[in-house]
Amino acid sequence: MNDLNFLRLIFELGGSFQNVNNIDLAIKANVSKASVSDRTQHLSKLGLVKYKKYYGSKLTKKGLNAVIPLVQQHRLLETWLYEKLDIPLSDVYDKASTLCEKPDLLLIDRLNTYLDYPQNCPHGNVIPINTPVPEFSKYDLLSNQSISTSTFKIINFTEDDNLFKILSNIDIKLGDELQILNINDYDHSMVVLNRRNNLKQILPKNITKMIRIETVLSKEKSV
Amino acid sequence: MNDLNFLRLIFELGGSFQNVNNIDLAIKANVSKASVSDRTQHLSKLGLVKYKKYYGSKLTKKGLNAVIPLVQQHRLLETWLYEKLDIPLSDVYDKASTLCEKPDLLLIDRLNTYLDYPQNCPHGNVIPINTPVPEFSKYDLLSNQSISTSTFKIINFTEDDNLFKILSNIDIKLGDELQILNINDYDHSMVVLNRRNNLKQILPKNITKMIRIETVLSKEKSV
DNA sequence: CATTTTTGTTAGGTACGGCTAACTAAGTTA
DNA sequence: TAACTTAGTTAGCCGTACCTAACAAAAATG
Repeated sequence: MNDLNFLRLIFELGGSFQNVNNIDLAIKANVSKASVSDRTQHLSKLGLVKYKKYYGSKLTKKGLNAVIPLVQQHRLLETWLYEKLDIPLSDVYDKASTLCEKPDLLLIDRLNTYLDYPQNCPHGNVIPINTPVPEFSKYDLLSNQSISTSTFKIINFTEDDNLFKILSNIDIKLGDELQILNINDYDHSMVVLNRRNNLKQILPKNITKMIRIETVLSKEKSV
Repeated sequence: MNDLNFLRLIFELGGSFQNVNNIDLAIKANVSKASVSDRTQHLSKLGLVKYKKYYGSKLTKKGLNAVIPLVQQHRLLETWLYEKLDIPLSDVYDKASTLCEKPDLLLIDRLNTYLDYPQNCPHGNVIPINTPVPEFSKYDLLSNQSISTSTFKIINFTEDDNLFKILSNIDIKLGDELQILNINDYDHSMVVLNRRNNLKQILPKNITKMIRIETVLSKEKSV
């Protein structure tokens, strides 16, 4: 994987506004933690990430400027694959990644014209330049919520085809509203009720960490 | 460049039916002749090309089977870039190449549906599987023709964006009919008359080698 | 047909992007 | 706070994909 695509992974883990740790990057890139350590130190020397040993990586202005067009192209390609070519949602991330070795400004421009300047990719993530990139706090993750009568609306997913394969099997979609019925102390898995189909599901922590939500106040409380 | 894409270059130089020499490959791949020599010997060990030292490379059955989907995907992407995204003809080869790291059968299938099973890419080359790949003899190249009153119709171009940039500047297109008025012994450049616009042009040998034609008998003779 | 030019090969080197194994720092918990 | 777990680093290694320079074979030419 080239440096720019590695920066894209950092971006996808929130590296534009927070430190990203090496283990998460290693999982995302599917390489060893040693490789990640080498890489982040290398990118730091190039001034593309701010990096302090043992404390993770965050994109610099320079790194962000370099990677934004690539993220944009990647998400436009996802939108194209999903909307025009009918590729299943669970496949679009990986396929867009192999198509996305480097950014091409003309291609980005024409994709935008063709797709009519979409604001979000099929996973719910914003397409940069078309839309400003929001800063999410870690409290927006489903994994950080607690039991309540409120519901949590799914506003996006971490870009990961594996996650999508699992979610499509258990019928959880972008926009669904979930209520947390129980949290298992032992492994932090959650029992959630999906308001759309009234199904109860157990979601392990590795899944809840990849779902970003916004709180919807319960009707009882808002009245 | 990965092995499969290197096989694609061999294919594009006619490697499915004739030996391809290392210098042509080196120019096409934009690497040194030493690298090409290493590569062809390596591909030979893998059984993907038939290769005899000093005599060039030809694809084996195995190599052909491996590369056909990649060629198909590449030419479908070219068609998409040209027809749907309005990317200039002179850019589609290189852009399709960077999008085409490896073949993806689902993507190929959906592109075919979307583009309605095109038979030719914008350069005039057939899209394999959609259409059988023809075997051209070297006599189909414009560079191998001689002065006559016959005209030669351009039926395809070697896949090369550089060629296309040059040809678009001098207004020579797929389907044009050329008559050879003169051939310069010294450098084998040709003076041709383009029947479509009645312009005379000098074409150097490196250009005439990249234009494949079919003979159109002159009207005088066919009467 | 001897010479020159073109084409191809070999040897040896570099940079990159990975790896494992051993070790160390930081964080967690009894 | 000592012990343990998790995360991160370092050292040293490997394969790939290139490179240049020197040499060798084949082809073209006077």
